[in-house]
Amino acid sequence: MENGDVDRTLSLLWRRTLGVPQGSRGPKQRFSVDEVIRAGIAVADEEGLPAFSMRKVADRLGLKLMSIYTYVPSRDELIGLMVDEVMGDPGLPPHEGGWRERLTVVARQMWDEFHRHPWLLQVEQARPWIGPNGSDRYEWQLAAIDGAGFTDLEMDQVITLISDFTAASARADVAARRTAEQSGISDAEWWAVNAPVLERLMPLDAYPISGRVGTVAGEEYNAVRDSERSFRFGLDRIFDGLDQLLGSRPQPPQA
Amino acid sequence: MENGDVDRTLSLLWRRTLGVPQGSRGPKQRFSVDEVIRAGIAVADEEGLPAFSMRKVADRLGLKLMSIYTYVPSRDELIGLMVDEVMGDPGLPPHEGGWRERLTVVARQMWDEFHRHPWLLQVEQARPWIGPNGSDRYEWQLAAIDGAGFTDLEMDQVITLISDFTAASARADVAARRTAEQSGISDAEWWAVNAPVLERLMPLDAYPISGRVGTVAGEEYNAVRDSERSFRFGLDRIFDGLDQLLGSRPQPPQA
DNA sequence: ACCAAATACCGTGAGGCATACGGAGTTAGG
DNA sequence: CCTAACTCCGTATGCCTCACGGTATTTGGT
Repeated sequence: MENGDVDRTLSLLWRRTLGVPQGSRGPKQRFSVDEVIRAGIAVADEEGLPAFSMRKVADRLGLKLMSIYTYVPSRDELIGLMVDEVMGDPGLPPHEGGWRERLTVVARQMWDEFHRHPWLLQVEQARPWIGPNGSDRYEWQLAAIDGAGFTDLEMDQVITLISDFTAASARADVAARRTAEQSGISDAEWWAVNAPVLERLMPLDAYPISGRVGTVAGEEYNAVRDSERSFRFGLDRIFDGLDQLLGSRPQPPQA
Repeated sequence: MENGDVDRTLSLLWRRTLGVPQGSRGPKQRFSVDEVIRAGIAVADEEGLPAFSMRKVADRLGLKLMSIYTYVPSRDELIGLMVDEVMGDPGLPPHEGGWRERLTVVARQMWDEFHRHPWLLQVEQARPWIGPNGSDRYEWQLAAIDGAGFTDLEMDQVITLISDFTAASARADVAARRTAEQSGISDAEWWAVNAPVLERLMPLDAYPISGRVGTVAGEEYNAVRDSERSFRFGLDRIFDGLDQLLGSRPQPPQA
């Protein structure tokens, strides 16, 4: 990663505050970087990241493959730009209520976003690019718990905790949905095919607890797993834990 | 996914209890499925999942590309087999102490495993294959909190919570390490290159909290982020939350 | 008014990937 | 001892990213 590359990428990310550095000579570009990014998002939304290709982005715009590279230096950069772009979509509503309510909003925003753009979960960021929308959001997330009584260090850790857990839950949920949809096989049908084979394979007495828990969970969920419910369960536990942490120290002036 | 495929894959996963169904005619295979799986794990350990290819597995064994397909039906199946294989490595030590200690061991085992085999985090399971080692581990994980006072439903949710959070934390940590190593650029150097550009781009007063928190975190961590520490912080909060849940109900006979 | 520099767009090709298919050689059951 | 069944592999198809160089277009400078 060269210094110039850093400049190039950051310039693209912050293009709105920086302006697009159009040279004046030569033909104008038929599209804008934003249109390329939006086309990329559309492709990724529809087909997922593994099937996301530069050719499809080009096709969608009516360009030929290699022209995309005049807008964006590489596939990875384009994906980085797409990530920051979608982070700007939902807006950052003003915080209301106590930190518990606020953190719920923070988590729910991420959860929804992962469901709107499941490919976000498949992005492997080499080094996280610091873009305007990501920065704004981080500031907004921190603001949700500012003054609640956490130390500065803890504030970062709390946001990390919520983000990490939400991402992992969403990952499980999205994976389950995608599989059900694209394979055309529901959980129930999948079990119908697998269960008899597994019953033959798995020594019955080797899994007493899994058997008990799995049966109860299956009946309760009407599915192998209810990710939404697990998400809420986890979030509630985490909030209780944070409560405990705050309760163990002198209260801040105003909650 | 046809019925026969299910059989084929499950047969491979449970090959130890089932025996490898060798037809008797024709030349014997030069290797075993296990050797292919181990070769695959070696490749993935060294190069990561994106660079993992059937050709490299073949090369490592001294076979030609297409011969691999006589052992294993496809790349995805091979990866599934690799996943269950590594889950058998660390063994399942007998549980000791209270549920807090036990869950710490459960989480730590996963954390370590994700660091030993970072490609586990990149695996996109379509439908999770139920293999022997995965099943054993799930049973062992449930056993860690059996009798602690959780309902059966909660037991599943607790293990999901710990697993999800651990995976997400490990993902962040592994990503940070990988980037630092393979780009040859340390966090400090990365900041040295990016900071001046960002200072020019980011309106200073737009990020008051991020600025304050980021500075404190940076000094405390000696890095942009200390994933290990965030992991422990999150785990402690989660345990406190679970404690709260258990405290709010009649105690079980024996803790 | 005209030329040359700068730029967008695109054709081609190199090198990578998974995997379908069919052929050649090998082994053992009948 | 023949032939079915099996392993191994060469080849081909159809994807992918991206480097490179060619051509057409636009405009600043003269």
